[in-house]
Amino acid sequence: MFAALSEKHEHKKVLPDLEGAENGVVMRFAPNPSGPLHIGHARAAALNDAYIKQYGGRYILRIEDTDPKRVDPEAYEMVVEDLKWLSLAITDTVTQSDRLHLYYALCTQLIERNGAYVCTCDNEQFKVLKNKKIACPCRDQSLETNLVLWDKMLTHGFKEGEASVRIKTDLNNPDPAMRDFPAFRILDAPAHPKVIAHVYPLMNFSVVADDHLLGVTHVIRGKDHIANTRRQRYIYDHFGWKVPVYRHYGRMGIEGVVLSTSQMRLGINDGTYTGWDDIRLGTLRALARRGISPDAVKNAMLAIGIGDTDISFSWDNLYSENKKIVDPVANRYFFVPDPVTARIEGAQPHTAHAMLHPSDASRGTRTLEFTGTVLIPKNEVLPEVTMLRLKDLFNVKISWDNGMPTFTYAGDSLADARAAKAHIVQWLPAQATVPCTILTQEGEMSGACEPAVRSELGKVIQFERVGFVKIDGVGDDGVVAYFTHK
RNA sequence: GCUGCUAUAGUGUAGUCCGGCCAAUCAUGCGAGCCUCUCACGCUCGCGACUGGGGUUCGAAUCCCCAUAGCAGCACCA
Repeated sequence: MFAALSEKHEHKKVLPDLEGAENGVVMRFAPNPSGPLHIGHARAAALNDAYIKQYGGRYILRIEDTDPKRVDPEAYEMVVEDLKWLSLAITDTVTQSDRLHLYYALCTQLIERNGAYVCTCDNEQFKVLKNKKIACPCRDQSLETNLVLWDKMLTHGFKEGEASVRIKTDLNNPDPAMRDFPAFRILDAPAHPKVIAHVYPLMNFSVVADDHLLGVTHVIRGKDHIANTRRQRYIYDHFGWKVPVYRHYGRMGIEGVVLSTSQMRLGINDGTYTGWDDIRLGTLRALARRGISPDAVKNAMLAIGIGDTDISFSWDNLYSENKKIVDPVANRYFFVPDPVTARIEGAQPHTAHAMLHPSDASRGTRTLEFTGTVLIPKNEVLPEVTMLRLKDLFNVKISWDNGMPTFTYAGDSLADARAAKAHIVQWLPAQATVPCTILTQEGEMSGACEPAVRSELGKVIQFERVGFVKIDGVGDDGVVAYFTHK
């Protein structure tokens, strides 16, 4: 029965074919190590992953840490952890700061091929010339001069801002962004956490160098890189290298969570957020903490696909994917929000057996001992309510006197409760409860839950009539849970 | 401003290349009902879209033009 059900869930999302991928692909995911990965990264990571699984090949994780200003030493580890959580088919990992010597050597070659020059112009001055489509004086230097200056750059003969390497492009290109863009620059500070360096490549150079060196065949990235792709083509042409196949997907707007690394870091430092996995953040670790499964994230991203249109990310769709994964496995428990104590008159002690999962009897039941007094949700005890069904136990009649309710045993018959249209509510024996707080993105919900919930630490369970929740902490003072979704 | 990309229901997506089989797919969401000792899951039914205007054509979501809107880039960031 379960097999039949889950088959219906196999909406195998078919991504469009990649041109020239028949014999396998080499693709890469190339994050900047400035913080942990967030949902935005997950799209590129999942798309690449899906194509590699479809065509076979290698999946390279390339850490792009060529800007020491934007490197968080802790991020190297976090990125790897996050990708591991997503369980991607990564086959190789390279770090660009380990490869500076390769870029330097290629730069020398590029100068020798007359594809680049060392520019010692003032930056502002260059910009003025560039906008007027005029070559700067450095552009026509001899090969020898360029090589001498390049060597001077590498041997600390220049300070930050005094020299850079520029790629020769077409100064008449109508797009000013294409004209003689920089490939290397000098940075005196800050120091790079992984390597001692003075000359750093800009991404357009290091990306081309690595894509070529690593044999990357297909590149899937956001459309914010379209201009870079055009720039990078100049470098491929200078070297005579084969250009990979590119796909650029549209921008994905994500509402409801904080995504900017700098903003997150600020908030963590000033105590606004508890850490990188604070559930108000859009990091993968925050999603994990909330009980979102990595497969749900991947499925949601594949469903979005690689369209060029700008889209807005839908939490509903993610939650729906997650529910498909979580609903069959999550055990059910009672959580009583904002509980009131009710003494039930005229009831004998009862033992209730409630199923751990409604469609899987083999998991067994939880046992709740009724001895006279229960906790029930306050919002179910309203003046117009005269009968409630305590789920898996019995019916209770409520009589009101001066606004004070009295609860009386009203039989075991479920049919009676149905006939009376009584709400079937979750409840707890007053003598066996654990305080429980559910943290949601909006705030917290406090109440009590079954003691057995303690054994579900780290798991996603469903609190009946409340929603799915991940048990985050279990201590003497109770249970802390994170709200996943309805 | 310059350069370029895009435009299908609330959201995502299929169809657009090679015009007819599209009174437009699937999912999600929402509504109603069934099932059910959860307001979950499952099932049934329903709601809801081709940005606008011209043109080409026997015929246009699909091709062309214009308009509008959104986005990206124009960094010694990635």
